[in-house]
Amino acid sequence: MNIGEASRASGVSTKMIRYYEQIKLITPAHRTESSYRIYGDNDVHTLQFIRRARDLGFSVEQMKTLLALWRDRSRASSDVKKLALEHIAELERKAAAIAAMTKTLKHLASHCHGDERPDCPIIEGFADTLGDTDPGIEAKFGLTGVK
Amino acid sequence: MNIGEASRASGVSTKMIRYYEQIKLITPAHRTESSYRIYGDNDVHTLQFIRRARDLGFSVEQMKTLLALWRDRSRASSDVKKLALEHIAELERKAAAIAAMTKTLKHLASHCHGDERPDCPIIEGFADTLGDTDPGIEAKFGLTGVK
DNA sequence: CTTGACCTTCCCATCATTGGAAGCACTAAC
DNA sequence: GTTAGTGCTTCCAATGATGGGAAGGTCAAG
Repeated sequence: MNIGEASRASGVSTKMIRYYEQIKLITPAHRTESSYRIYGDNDVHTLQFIRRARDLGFSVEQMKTLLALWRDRSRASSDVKKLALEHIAELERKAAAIAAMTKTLKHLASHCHGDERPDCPIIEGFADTLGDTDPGIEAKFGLTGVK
Repeated sequence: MNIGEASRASGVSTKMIRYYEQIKLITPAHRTESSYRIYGDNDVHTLQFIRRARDLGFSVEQMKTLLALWRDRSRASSDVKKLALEHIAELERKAAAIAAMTKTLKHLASHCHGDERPDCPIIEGFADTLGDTDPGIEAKFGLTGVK
């Protein structure tokens, strides 16, 4: 199976498969004589594992750990659970940051007529002290962009 | 006021102030004879505006629009509200994606003993079909990393 | 033997932000 | 007046995960 087929089978783009190989998340694929990467069912299985972990928001670093735990048949389930719980906590932290932003914005928006008149509490809220020059939401949550 | 003071007064790092100038989010600061940037109260006010918008998760592009709207005294409040509501929708989309991840992970974690034994439903959930090879959470929500 | 789809590597862009290096400017103390 | 320390300048690079694209080699079908 070449990289395109492996991509389709796993749901990981060819770009990312090569990238994951480069950063050593996965072992270098075997090659044909003409340097084409070849993948077997095991490789696809690993890629699927990666895709699922990625879809759950794990970082590449975390995925490295997860893959190691996956392959280590003698690992303690508590090791995996610990990582998962930490990640859940991280996700909840982000959710709280987003909720705080949403709440503030909704509050501002609810006071805005939204008509042709120029006065707008939203933009005034940005311009005037909206909580003063305190650490700010992003500092409280360690987030700034929450992409 | 030099850039360091403006930074302290606004809560925007000096690095970012220079960056915002470079990408034309703000107008180039006046300079002293020795090329030091000088800022006045108006500039600090603008920087505070930027910081608040940023803390609410607006992108630089959106902030450009917001700043233009802020300065345009004849804008319609509906223009501002529209932008705010779009951003709220975006935030809620991200929140939903995070909630979906959290839910799945919590479900998996709840079935994991978390002891010294190796069997772990979490990692098995990653390895085995956890919803099959469908578009996946990130595709459903247009997210992959949700930083 | 050509065509088109695929593969290879390499470099660049994204977004917002931080870090650092090299060099110049200012301030305070001696 | 020199020196130490801090702060400013510009420039370049890295982050993390991903996509885009160019230039060139390979493969299968017609």
